[in-house]
Amino acid sequence: MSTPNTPAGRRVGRPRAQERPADGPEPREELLAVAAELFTTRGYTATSTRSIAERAGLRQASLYHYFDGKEAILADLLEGTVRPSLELAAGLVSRTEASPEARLWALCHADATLLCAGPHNLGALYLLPEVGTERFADFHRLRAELKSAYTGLLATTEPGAHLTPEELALRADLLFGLTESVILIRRAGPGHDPDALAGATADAALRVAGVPQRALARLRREGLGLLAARV
Amino acid sequence: MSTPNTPAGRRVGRPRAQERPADGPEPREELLAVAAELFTTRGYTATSTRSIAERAGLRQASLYHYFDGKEAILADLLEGTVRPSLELAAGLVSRTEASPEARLWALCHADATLLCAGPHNLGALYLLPEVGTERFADFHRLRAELKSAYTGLLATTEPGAHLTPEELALRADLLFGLTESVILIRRAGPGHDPDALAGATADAALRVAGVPQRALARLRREGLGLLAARV
DNA sequence: ATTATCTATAGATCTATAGATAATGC
DNA sequence: ATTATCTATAGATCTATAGATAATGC
Repeated sequence: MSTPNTPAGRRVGRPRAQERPADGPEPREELLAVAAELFTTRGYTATSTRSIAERAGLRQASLYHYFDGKEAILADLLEGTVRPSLELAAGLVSRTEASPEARLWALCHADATLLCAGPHNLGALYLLPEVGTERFADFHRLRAELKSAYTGLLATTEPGAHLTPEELALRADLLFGLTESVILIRRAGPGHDPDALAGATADAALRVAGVPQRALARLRREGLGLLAARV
Repeated sequence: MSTPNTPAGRRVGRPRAQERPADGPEPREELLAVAAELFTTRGYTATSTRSIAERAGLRQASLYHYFDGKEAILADLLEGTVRPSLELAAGLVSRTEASPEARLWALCHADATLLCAGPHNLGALYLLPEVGTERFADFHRLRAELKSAYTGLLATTEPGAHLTPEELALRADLLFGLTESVILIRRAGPGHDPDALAGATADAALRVAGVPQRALARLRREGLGLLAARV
């Protein structure tokens, strides 16, 4: 119970060349935050390990203590743009008291919010050619799972039930693409209210899914309820 | 009328270090094609002027005879992803014999086709941070004009006429985003039939615009007619 | 004379590793 | 002993410019 004699910031290891306030974030988190900013504002390849490290208060070589290199940082950031939505999707599967349409609305809304509300437009990194590499297999697996969740929900909606498997797959691609298009909208012009944009995107997703206009207001309310009730 | 003594490939200027078949494309076009491939498959910053030049059969320094540098090449490629759609949009304005809905369908279809049918996914370059620069003002102006065309058509559709200006702007962003999301779909998995994807995208756009399901088949036919009748 | 190309190069990077060092922990 | 950091560096780039050169055109 005694307050230890050790001040909060006292740390093992050689001190930094440039001391920093000891109450800051963990170095690993700070490196990720800095990289997120630089990757999205200057570009991935244009960002050097040196610039990341030094903005986080470390020397270039010290970055390798936390990450295998730039690609490992990118992989980490990418996974963060998918994992929360995937967890939500897993939770929604069992919420059978709600209609599939409302659950789809909720998933689109949460996914769009994740993509358009963070401090940086990390979704823009999806398009990097590097991301095609085997190195990012984990990210691709997560993203494929998320798309499955979209497909699964869509298949159980009333309009989705009448589609052939090919139509269903194409329609799911469109839904998923529409949701992710907040990335493009955000890049083209910032200053959208994230909540309004996410709501409009989720509405649009149901329209694309084939839900008739007259059902939208009710489904939106139901969907918002699902999100509010989330742990 | 006499066939000149000069063979087709005989050109002014110092010969290349590595001779090439004389019947190939113009060097400028070849540089653009090579850059398109490298930018989309390896990344913009990761592509050096040397790699572009040498794949086009030139030495690195000779590229500067045709372009001011890498950015000038990028600007050229980007404008090519917008200009044809913009020209189509200009033509559609006067086609008042067709409904605004059908014209919107045609515009979305053509735009999606441009983005998903070329040999490289050039739309992916929209997200490069460099593109935010003043250097690309022309591209942004063209793109803004294209978005105006979407907004203008949407405003004159039956459902669009009932929207407030804010709703209209947001809906247009979604339509534009949905169309461009073929970029994301294409990156996530190639192998979509461009025509099927463009058709599904244009259908989805009308759904997002608020067109009721029962009108879609007719509008699609009308829209296809507009595209077929194009000069 | 004009043109399209070339060679050469200055100056500025960048990544990943080897190995040293200066703290705390026990 | 363990840890987090540091310094130093090899080897490999990359861009833009200066200035030469080898064709054709007149």
